[in-house]
Amino acid sequence: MSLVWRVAVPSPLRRLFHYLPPKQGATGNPVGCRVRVPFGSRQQVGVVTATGEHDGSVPFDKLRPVTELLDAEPLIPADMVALGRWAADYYHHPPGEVFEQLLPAALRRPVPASAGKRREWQLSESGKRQDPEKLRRAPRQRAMLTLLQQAGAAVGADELAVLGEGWRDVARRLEDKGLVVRRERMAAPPMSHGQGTGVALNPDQAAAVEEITRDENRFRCHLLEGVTGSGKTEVYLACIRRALEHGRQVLVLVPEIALTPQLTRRFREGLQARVALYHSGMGDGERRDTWLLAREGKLDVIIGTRSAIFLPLARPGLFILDEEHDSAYKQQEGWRYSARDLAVVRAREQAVNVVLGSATPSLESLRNAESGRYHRIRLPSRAGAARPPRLRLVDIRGEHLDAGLSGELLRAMDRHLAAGNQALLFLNRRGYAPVLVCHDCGWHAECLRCDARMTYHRGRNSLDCHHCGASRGVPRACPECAGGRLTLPGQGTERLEQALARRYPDYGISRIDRDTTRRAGTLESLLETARSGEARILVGTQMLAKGHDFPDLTLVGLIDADQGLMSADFRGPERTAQLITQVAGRAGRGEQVGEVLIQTRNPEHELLLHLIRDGYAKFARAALVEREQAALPPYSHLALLRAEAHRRDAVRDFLGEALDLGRQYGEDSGVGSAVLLMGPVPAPMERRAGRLRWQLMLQADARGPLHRLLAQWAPALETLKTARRVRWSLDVDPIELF
DNA sequence: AGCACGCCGACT
DNA sequence: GTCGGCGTGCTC
Repeated sequence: MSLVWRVAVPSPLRRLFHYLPPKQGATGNPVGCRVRVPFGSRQQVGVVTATGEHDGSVPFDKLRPVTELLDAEPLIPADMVALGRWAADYYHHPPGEVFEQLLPAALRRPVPASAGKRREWQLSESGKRQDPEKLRRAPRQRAMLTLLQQAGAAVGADELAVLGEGWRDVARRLEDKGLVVRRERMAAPPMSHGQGTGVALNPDQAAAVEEITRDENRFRCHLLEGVTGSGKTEVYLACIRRALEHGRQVLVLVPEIALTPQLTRRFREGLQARVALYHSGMGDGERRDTWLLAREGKLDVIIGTRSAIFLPLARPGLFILDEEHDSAYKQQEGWRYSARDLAVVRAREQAVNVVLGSATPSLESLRNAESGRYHRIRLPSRAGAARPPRLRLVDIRGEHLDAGLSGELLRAMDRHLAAGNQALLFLNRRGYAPVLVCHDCGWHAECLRCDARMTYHRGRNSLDCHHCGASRGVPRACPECAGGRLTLPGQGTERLEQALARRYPDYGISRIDRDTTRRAGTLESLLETARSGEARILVGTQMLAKGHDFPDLTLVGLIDADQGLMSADFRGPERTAQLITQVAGRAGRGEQVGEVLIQTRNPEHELLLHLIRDGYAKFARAALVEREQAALPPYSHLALLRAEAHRRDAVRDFLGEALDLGRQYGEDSGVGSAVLLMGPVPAPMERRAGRLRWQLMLQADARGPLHRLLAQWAPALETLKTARRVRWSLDVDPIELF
């Protein structure tokens, strides 16, 4: 009877590896500890997930002893080990890779788990008095100064990282000017500040808080459905304060930290607690320290992105997921987990409440609310005096457009701008024009490595592929027919901005998209120009759709609603409805009623009519009926096997064998008819970055048969020879069909 | 994924 | 005669 440790070793293999305890004998329970183990010809750092008797599943003489126990105490607490094991099982993903994700990168190496020294930055006396407008020529320095003045205390690298790459250089400039001083502290909880009490809640908000906090020691999932401006954040804050009063920690997940600087600020200002951030823009050291502090219970509130769902908590009390419908919660490479689904599983495991908040909940969550699995809470009206915006379709069929702008939209802009308000124009396509076309022969500029057209960018004067990042110069003449008449039909935000600048030379314009915000911290400063009223016209992509408040914004124009109406993906309508509703929600936050104009060539389109007449909730109900009739999620369950390679036959050979295997397992286990295998088919864009991508879809009415099949199938795929010639991955509950 | 082992072409 | 190409097998 020999004791073995079952270790998750980083490798693409879907199994645990068994080791004998280390020679120097270990005392205590090693589960959750990191170990150094021999793995083939090298040493790897793994995590002990269980201990047990040697069960003969591997011959005894193959077992080797653990080289070194790296942690005297379990680094990953038992509840998180349980979550990791569950997740590896559910996603049919290699446990070694899953447990790697449970650790911050700095602790994946054989180093002691201890925190380092941290730098922080604060204003000097002159910095506190400095008017940020003095730095208007240096927008990044101005943004940092503004951030520090609003923080009113020393700020760590985790928060300054929000300003984007290169923020350290900006800090150095401010130090040189004597406005900022840098100092060092031992990694310790950040200072508490802010007010512990919030504003008075309206009855809906108060009822929501009451519901959510009624039973603090029991798992319940609350779907908080609140229209834009209904005051979800106040509800979050009130619930967090309750949890803090009971000495509990709160984890808040947001889709993207950089897009929600306002939310972070409101949490800081509204709580008397040790608040920290956790996101991918932070350095490895910061992440490690925050991870360790959360684990030791030395932080009270952590606001983080997707990966923050893996933060261990000493005394978990509440999980909050803002904008739960956002696809950023789904990891789109490697281990394709859903942070939202894991949050719910984790909350159940740890017997705490979880709140999923959104103005436009996902159909999955709405279905769970209807079936009673989730508890639905509505905030039906906007807080304070604000009233919902008026939505209207603008039929642009046969109309002459100036850079995509209809006469009606332009007249509305004139009106709103003359009244001293702001206008937002939404176009989900960056660049100047989406394609370069030869007027004579019809040739168009295509990416050499993708099945896609290249976008013309005027600022860079280049043709760029938005799928692989390739960039090249603009030809003088058509490469096909040598004709010189190359045209640029269609519009992107760059052209839209240019057209608006011509028409409205006296108003400031801010364009907000990935191109204008690529350079560090410019999002913050661009948003600042919008909030301060310096910019009266805002142009942008979906970056503008997320939770930013502009009090003087009364007009929203959607330049091309048709873009979203023709998607191959069954989730297309849902995503479009969410996007339109979110963008529309930007209009009319203060006393003023907002106006939303939606340009379309399909004014009879059912989705649009639904949204205009009845709003998102009714749209969602109708969409659920359609999903049920078509047996699509959430009324069925999907898994996707993706494969890509440079050679098409490699991909098809692999997926062909995979299909045979899948059929065989389906029949063997008697679930053949319960799980439908479809494909292989090429991805909607077959070639991307020089790789050919195909997929095989699995659909089942119930999770049970699907997962039984996957449990046999996934390990078998690993052993296929054809698998070596492709890159493949399994996506359980896919949301993007490539 | 790495890494080692193994069997066939162009080099000192 | 060897260095090295990547096919194949293995990792407790």
